[in-house]
Amino acid sequence: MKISSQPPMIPRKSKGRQKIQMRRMVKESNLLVTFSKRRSGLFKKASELCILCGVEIAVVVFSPGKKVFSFGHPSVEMIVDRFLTQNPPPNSSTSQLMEAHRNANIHELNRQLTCVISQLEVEKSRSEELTKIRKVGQDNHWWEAPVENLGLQELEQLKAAMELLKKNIGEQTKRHLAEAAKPMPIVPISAGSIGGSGDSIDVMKGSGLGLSMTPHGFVLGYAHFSR
Amino acid sequence: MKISSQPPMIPRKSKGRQKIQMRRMVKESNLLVTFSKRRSGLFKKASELCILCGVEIAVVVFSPGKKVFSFGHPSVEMIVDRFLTQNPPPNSSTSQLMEAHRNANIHELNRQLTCVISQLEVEKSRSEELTKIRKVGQDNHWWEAPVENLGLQELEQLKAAMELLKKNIGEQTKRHLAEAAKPMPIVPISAGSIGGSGDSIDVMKGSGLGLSMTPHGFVLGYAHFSR
DNA sequence: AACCCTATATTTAGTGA
DNA sequence: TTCACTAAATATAGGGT
Repeated sequence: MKISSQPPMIPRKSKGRQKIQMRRMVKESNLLVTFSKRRSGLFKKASELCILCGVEIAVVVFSPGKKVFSFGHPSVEMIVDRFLTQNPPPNSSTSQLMEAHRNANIHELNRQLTCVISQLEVEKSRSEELTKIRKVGQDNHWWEAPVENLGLQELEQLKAAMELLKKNIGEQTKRHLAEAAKPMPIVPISAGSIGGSGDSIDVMKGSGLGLSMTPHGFVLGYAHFSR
Repeated sequence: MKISSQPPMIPRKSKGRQKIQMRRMVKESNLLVTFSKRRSGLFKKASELCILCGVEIAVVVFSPGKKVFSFGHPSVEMIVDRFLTQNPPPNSSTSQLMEAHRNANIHELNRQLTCVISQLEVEKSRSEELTKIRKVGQDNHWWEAPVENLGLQELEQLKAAMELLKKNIGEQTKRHLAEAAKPMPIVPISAGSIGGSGDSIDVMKGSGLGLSMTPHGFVLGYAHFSR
């Protein structure tokens, strides 16, 4: 009867939820599992927001395997249609050139912002390491991290720079307004309204709110999927 | 981490988070606040899913006030395009627009994405360059030059975003001042959406991935993925 | 992959400023 | 409408099945 040296087979409970770095997961197997779990969680959150606040939401996710998963109330198509209607889809025979130009600008802006955020993201990583070493704060926001590392003086400088930039942009804006006053045709595209699509599956949840899921056999029950 | 030097004798007791029925909230004030919080939470979850699993996601939400809020990586339009493409296109007029839109944009977006990814790589391997970004007052500003190329709408959005950032930095500065005498300056602040007249910009907190704004759905995706 | 389990990590309802 | 705080409610990482 050995009772002493054998670790009881059950005392080793799980370590519970572990904190993870906010970067792309390395282990593919973990990634897949996490994707599944979090996708479910995301959809659940979306549906709760729908129900609690009576608003309309669409979520579209492409899995690592390139499959689409979507959630939409009343339907993804409907939300998307409305979204596109409100944001003039950049296509019109009349304003194609203008739109192209605008697109280029948008992309340029997007590129810049993305660039900056990437930089800040890196900053955050570095900050995290320092932070870890010094056993201080956690829970930084991307822009907060670097700011935390700035000295007071630098902060003042940055702030001043921001004001200058703001002013510059304000002037630019006026200039653009002046130009726009000229023959700049902004053509709002009105997309024909799409009726509901016929191939979504409607799942009724307790409250009677219809949650429609897209093809591919994914069904949202309040937290349950089946294929 | 607590920084306030509040005397420990405050009897304040919050009942903490209460369980709520999963049905439309009755009190309009609560509903609004909950909508804000949960929308942020939803976007954050979406961005985390993006980062952790390197997948593409689009979320579109219509607020109780019918305003649109969106999150997308690489962009809502892109995801939506793809979604509509591989799903039974319900309406031809819309899909025509979509296709034209796609053709016009994919190339650009692709270029943008590639650019962003390579820049990210550069940033990663040359973190010392980040120092330059900090010393805003010294070098040329990355933003000044390209501002000339921005369109009106983009300028206004950028301006709004900058103002928000400026405000946040201003607060940080104040806090630094206030905390100057204290040992630990970790202050979790959050960027909220500036609502009010017409526009709202929502800088995601936490993971720092998505930038989403209304009403024209300008979306900033984060470029960190490989497959 | 989908569940079960457990111990944590996060989120958020309610409240007051 | 935003901000901070607290405590309870949830979501989930990691490990099994």
